[in-house]
Amino acid sequence: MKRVSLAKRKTIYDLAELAGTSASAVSAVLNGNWKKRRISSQLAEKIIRIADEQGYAPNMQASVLRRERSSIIGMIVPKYDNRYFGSIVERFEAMARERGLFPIITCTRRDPDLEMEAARAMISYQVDYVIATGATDPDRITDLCAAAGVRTVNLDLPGTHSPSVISDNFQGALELTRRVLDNCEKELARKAPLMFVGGRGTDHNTSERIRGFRAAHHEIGITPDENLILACGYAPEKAEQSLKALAEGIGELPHGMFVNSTISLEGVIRWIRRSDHYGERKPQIGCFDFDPFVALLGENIEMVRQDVPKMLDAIFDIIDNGISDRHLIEIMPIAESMA
Amino acid sequence: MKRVSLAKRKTIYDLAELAGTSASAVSAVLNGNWKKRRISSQLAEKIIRIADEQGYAPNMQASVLRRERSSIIGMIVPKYDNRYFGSIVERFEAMARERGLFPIITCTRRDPDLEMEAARAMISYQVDYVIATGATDPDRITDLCAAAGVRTVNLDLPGTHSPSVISDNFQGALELTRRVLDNCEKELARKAPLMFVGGRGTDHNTSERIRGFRAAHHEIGITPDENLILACGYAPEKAEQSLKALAEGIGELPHGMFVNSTISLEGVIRWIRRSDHYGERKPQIGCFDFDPFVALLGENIEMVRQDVPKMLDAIFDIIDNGISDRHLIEIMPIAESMA
DNA sequence: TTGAAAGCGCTAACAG
DNA sequence: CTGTTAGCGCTTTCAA
Repeated sequence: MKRVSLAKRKTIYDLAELAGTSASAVSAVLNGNWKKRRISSQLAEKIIRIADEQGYAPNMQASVLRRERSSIIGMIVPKYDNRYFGSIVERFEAMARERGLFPIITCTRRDPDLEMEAARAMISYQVDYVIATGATDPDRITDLCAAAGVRTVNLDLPGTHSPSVISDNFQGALELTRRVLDNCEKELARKAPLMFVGGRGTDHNTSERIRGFRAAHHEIGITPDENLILACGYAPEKAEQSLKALAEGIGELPHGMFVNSTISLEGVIRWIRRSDHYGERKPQIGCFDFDPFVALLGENIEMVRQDVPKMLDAIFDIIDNGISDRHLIEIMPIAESMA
Repeated sequence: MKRVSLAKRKTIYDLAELAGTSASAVSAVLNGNWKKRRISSQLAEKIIRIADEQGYAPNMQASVLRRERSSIIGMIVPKYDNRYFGSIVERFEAMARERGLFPIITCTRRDPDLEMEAARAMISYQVDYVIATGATDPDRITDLCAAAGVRTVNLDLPGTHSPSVISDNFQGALELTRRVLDNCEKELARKAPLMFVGGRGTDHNTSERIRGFRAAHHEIGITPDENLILACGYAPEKAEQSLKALAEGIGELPHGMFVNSTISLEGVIRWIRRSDHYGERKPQIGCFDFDPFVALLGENIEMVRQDVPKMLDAIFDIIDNGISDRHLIEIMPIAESMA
């Protein structure tokens, strides 16, 4: 059964026979290499017409097997559950296709083993490039790929063995913190330190954001309380639990907070609603990430939106130009306030 | 340069030489077919050890070229900008991998031409199956794939030329509408009809939901106003504009509404906030879709969450069992209220 | 201007 | 138990 339908698939030999020419001519025409081979435009047109009529689809496996480069490009991404990674993937796909590259994307759910396995699978499919997005261990991926002659670029989280494009986490956090401190000061009529919630203290982005968070406090001559820096992971539940535990421990929480992602913010808002810790007087919040519904929440929330288009421009700049210096490009995120 | 690194890539012939055996033995061992060939476990272990040492990665393009089936499975998806499609993709990937299938996903942004092109590309990569998710014209995709001997299944939006798995839109909308009507009646102390916002009147899902919407009204002996059914597309701006235009046209809007997706809801909420049409007395809303931030919005919102796990179970049931009846499976979505 | 032919890395039938 | 061999469909010299 299945054999029959597959057996029908036309090859360039079938087309050659129908056109009364050779497979190599068909190949050249269908790849647009026919000026180099100086095939008559008559023959070219005929071949194209026949390919069309026959519903011919090239066999990319055969093509890739024979070729030097596959024109397949892989991307590893941690999650599809937020706007940030969603827009990265969507734009990546479009930009890859614009360049005649075939994108292959794998979601690894922040699991280091899955990341490695995904990279291995991509190598087996002969990808020319791997973009490791938000990878927990980018250098291991780079090394694995390098051993197979596959280049890599890191996105969102930096590595040291290949070029990286990330947000300017320090500067972004600095400015976001300034805005929230400012909002707090206006509301309370005095300077007051904020708390920090969410992210992994071990990852580059979180530690840079904490650095920016501290710097903004120092600028106005106050020092954030180190016990109020809760790098408790990204999951909403973690943020919720941490806040609960902290509130039980120290009583009253600061009136403003820096939240490290929309994912963590989910837990934060839930806790605020459930605990009623703040009563009517909602806290001032700054969120290092953007979501359109957050903008409608009705809390006092400042956001920064990571500049995905610029980041991907930088990624493809590296790819298009074959750059492999292990440098770090930092892209400034964009300020967003509630409407 | 690049040539050098690629030239290094080990093949089964290299491994065979190192192991003092033949390529076919290596192939059999590495594919786990070595019981059928009754290769000594000694040789097998040796081959595996050497493959490991050499960092061998199989060339899937060569393998697929030779094989009958590719074990590659394609999915076409409209957008990555909401939780629903995000979770579909994430789960699809995981389930495909569980089965030893390699998933290839393409985002076509609700563009029919892109959908066809994506299907063509997938055929060229020899996919065994295509899942067309939320496709604007599923049957065209099915026909194109069928001509190449590729099976298809439709997800989220149904087609007539291949099996389809979708939400039970009628029943889901019926129950959602009942809940909102009920909330309205409690608040207003009288029965009052709702309005309907968002979606494409031409697509199956929207028209089924409208049918459910009407049925729920009829149950309690009232008739919804046909002018208040705004199937204005999915984009937030469309919803916002439609509401604005309608409010300008007829003055006061109904106190309750059925919103066809979180994407449309974004525009609805924005309009409610900006126009202040409802003042302090927020309208009762029902949203046919789920987003965790919506659950925190502080409006009176009922939601239904489409049952992605069940839908994908049904999809893989069809695939695993090679079913090709053109039937329609409808999965009941799950009720969600604000916390 | 065109065609013949070799071979990419792998699988599977067949022959030991 | 194991090796030899013939392709899968395509690209790319090379020769005409």
